[in-house]
Amino acid sequence: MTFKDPSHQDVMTIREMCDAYDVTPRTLRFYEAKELLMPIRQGTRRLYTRRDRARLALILRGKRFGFSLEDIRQTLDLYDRESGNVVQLQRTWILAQERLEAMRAQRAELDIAIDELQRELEASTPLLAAVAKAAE
Amino acid sequence: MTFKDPSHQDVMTIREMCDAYDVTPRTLRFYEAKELLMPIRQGTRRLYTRRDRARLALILRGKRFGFSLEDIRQTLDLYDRESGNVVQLQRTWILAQERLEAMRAQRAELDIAIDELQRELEASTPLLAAVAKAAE
DNA sequence: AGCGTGCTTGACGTTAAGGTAAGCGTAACG
DNA sequence: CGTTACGCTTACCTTAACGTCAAGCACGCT
Repeated sequence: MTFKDPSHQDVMTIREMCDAYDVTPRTLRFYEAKELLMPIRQGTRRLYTRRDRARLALILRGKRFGFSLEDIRQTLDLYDRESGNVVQLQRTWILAQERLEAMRAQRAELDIAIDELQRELEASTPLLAAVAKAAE
Repeated sequence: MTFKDPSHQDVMTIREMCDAYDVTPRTLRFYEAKELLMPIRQGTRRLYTRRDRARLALILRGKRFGFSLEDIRQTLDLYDRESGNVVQLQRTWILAQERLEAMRAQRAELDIAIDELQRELEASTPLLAAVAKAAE
């Protein structure tokens, strides 16, 4: 029968992860040291599960928005169920709430900046064209 | 006559700048070293003009979006007229164009992330409430 | 003349997020 | 059985963006 190779049951090696997410091994080990990922070990080797992959995706996205790894680590737990005690869970919830607000604010400001830069570009386009023609 | 004090003609000291924009002197000097600002000198002291203030505002906003100072420096010139030769101007224009694209992409992703986090928060709210009640 | 206050330069420290290199283990390949 | 490939750890290096601290001008006041 050609079922899934059971030795490969839904986990990935570090190389596969790197190729899939375009990061280096160093980065994955670093995230692990910072307790953002906790791959299982088979002997000494790391094996990344579905959960690790989900977390990595969230981490990378968080980074793209300029959040620090520490910031990210603290919100990450919200995406896992059953994490810790009630107080900790509430704290996480509040943090996430704040993060959401921050993102909304960022989005608003981004809108303005986009608008402004666009106007600036449009305004300078004819000038640029004129100068380019004059230089010919 | 109580016109504007001519000795203060629209320029600010470093302290005033710091208070107005909530940055440290070190930061302003650092930006100057990196050629993002060029305040005029009155003896050894720095005096910041209208133009410097406009640039600083742009710098700070750029930073909030996660752009590096070097990135920012390169686009900044677009907001000034009469900057350099044609080739340089074209290069700046292209850079700005790319930056605009980057910002649009960032906004799109940000929208998704906001949505996702919001859903996650909404989904976990009842759970949190239940747990909190059970712990009482 | 002395003093305090603000500003200056310069040098060194710090933090985040990795890069890079050295040395070892092991597993598969030919 | 040697070597090639991949993985592991440890340790040091790097860059950006400032912080911090020292030492020295330049005033305005008394």
